[in-house]
Amino acid sequence: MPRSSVSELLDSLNPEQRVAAEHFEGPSLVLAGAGSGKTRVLTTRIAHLVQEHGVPPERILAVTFTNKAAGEMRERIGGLLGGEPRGMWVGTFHALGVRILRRHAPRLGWERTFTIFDAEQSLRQVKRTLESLDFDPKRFNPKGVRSMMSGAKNQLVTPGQFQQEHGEGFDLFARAVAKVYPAYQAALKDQNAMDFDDLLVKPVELLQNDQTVLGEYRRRFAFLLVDEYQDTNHAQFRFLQLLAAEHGNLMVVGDDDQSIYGWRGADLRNILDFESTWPGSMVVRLERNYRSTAVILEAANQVIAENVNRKGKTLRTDREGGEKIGVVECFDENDEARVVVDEIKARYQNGPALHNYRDFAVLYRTNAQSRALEDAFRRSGVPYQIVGGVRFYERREIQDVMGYLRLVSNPLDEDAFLRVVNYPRRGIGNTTVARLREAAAAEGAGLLEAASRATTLPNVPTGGARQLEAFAELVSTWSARAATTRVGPLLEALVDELGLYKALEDEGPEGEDRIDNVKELIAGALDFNAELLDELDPEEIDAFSELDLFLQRVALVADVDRLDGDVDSVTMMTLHNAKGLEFPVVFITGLEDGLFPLSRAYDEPATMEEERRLFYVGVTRARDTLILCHARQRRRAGEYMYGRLSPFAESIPEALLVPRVSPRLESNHRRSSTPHRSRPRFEAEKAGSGFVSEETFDTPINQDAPRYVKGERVLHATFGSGTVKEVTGFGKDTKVTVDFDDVGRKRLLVRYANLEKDWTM
DNA sequence: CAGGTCGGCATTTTT
DNA sequence: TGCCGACCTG
Repeated sequence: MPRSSVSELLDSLNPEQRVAAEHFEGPSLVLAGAGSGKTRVLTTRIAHLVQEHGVPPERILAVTFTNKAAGEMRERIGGLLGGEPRGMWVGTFHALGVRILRRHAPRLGWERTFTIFDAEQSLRQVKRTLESLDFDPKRFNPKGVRSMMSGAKNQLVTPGQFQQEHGEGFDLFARAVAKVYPAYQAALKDQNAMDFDDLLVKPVELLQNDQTVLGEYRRRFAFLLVDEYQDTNHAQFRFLQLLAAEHGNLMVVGDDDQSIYGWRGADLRNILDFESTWPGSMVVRLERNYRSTAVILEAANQVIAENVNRKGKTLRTDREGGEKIGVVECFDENDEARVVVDEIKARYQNGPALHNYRDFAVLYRTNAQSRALEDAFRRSGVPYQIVGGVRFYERREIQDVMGYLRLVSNPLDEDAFLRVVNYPRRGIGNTTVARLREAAAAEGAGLLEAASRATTLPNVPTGGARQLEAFAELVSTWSARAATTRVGPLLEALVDELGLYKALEDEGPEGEDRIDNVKELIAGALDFNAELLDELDPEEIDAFSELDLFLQRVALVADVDRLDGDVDSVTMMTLHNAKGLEFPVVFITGLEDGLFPLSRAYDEPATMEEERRLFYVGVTRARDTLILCHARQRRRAGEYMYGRLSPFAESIPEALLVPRVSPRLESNHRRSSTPHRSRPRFEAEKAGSGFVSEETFDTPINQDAPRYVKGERVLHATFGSGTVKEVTGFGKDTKVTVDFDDVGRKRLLVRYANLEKDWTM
């Protein structure tokens, strides 16, 4: 029976898909356009390898972009084969990295139970390291330091190499990072911790330096498959190269037009150069789209055709025609939100046979845009879920509870120690902690260990010292319990003993929500079933406490992983999070020049192309209906921004569009076209030109207003003509650096400078 | 030591 | 606008 389902599936594939799915040995590149059925190809190929070629599942390694995708792939293959593909490794690069490291960490100098620092924890570590090296965090922005280190890691640049390259250079910031990077790594190691980047870098280091381990994995994984290959970075490239070098059985699936993670180190060259890296590659192009209407596809093709740096392909579909793409001009972000909600309500009422709420997605460029939308949805009663934004696991109360779990699991985790040592309040203040840190540092001891004998340490205040010892005692008691207790009950009892609910209650009204969140976390822990971690081999599970496994799982879940497809609700998320998903009806909001594309993208053609790919990803999420919204004014960071329609929308042929204005603007329009009756003054000012029409669609609000982008020519009343060199700040604090032709470089506050666009060249 | 207030600053996107 | 960190006060 399963056998026939694989061959049935093969029969249902189109010729190109079939070639890819039946591919056996050797490197292959599948260029899979949006909606071209690449997941089917991947799962079918794996099932085919197992069934037709007798490849044991444990000889296969498949890499997906999200945990959710990994789970789905596992399930689908299981369905095809009529049973769990036992022993097959499927997961994200990060999850696979952890899995390797959990076995071999000691070879790199870590313990197997190492802690994973998330972005925030690693940022705090950067701050502590900056502090310990006496760097001024104002001059050396911790986030900047962190991102430069991260960039280096993605390129597999070690602290030593970085130091060599930048330690004496002219770039003072890089010089600082050259000092911080090694110290940061040392601090992580002292705490038996790794950050996200280490989960990619360390496995590569291991494979590169340890021939035995390398040989073991090379023998084990005879077939490698990688999804979303366009978003891999250099470290990931190297990881694959190491594993596949001997047999070359590497199939990568991707779409250069959907590469949207350049800022995270993703290197488009990985996919563009695949054929030269792996000579003799088989290349298959999947250009038939099974998702969208011809209207949507035509729009998508036109949009992406403006990019230069691409392999080039054109999607085709059998679905002719289709609903035209709506372009709705709105007054502001609240008006936009209302338009979206009303549109969904109206379409839902034509259903539910036609539409469920889960058929709708609302996409945006930045998380901040979800606020106005969320307000409107909440008021309207239309069910929704938001992916991303303030992440569940990043909430303060969750971090606090997790801090305890992390410390209980790994007594060396200083970040966790510092977080919870005085939470809930137990009279251990800043001075006490500072003294403890000094004493511990002097002896090279860990904080928790030092705390356990705090009364014997010099300079630690007596009262605080006693509290510290009690705290250390508490943690060690729970560590002992963790070895034998399941996470759920453990966490429940811990929260109870700490009296956290009481502490949260005392915080006032917000405490209620926080209590609910903690309860949700506990529910998740009670639900957590280590046996269900089908990706783990049984012996691996035995080596760790359930708490360890729980923490690992939590560290690696993405926001999309939490997306609940069973609930009938509208989904809101950033365009980045929408990758790989599809919906019958898609709204893309905030389509204003400066917001999408972000104004900074104008500085770099490559960035602008990535921004355009992001729009392309958004457009191709839609099956039947696509609606684009833009607002004349929008509050951003407390300031009003005015934007004209995004050039991205303008690159869609007009024949495919239906321009509309929101009901609110519509009524203004009617009023303002009545003679002798002017519109309210504030609106005339804010809208700039005071010009309203159905055709505002391709008319900028004010053509004379300069756009502050690098290279723009501007005119100043006294300084004359000049060229914009740099733009900093935003809103009313926007500053520009202008090289004036006659008087040289000036830094001006846009608010006062009264610059005009210089039309003369 | 804890809690409050004030000023400065930042919003791109995430495993 | 909203968060974080520095500083001040009880």
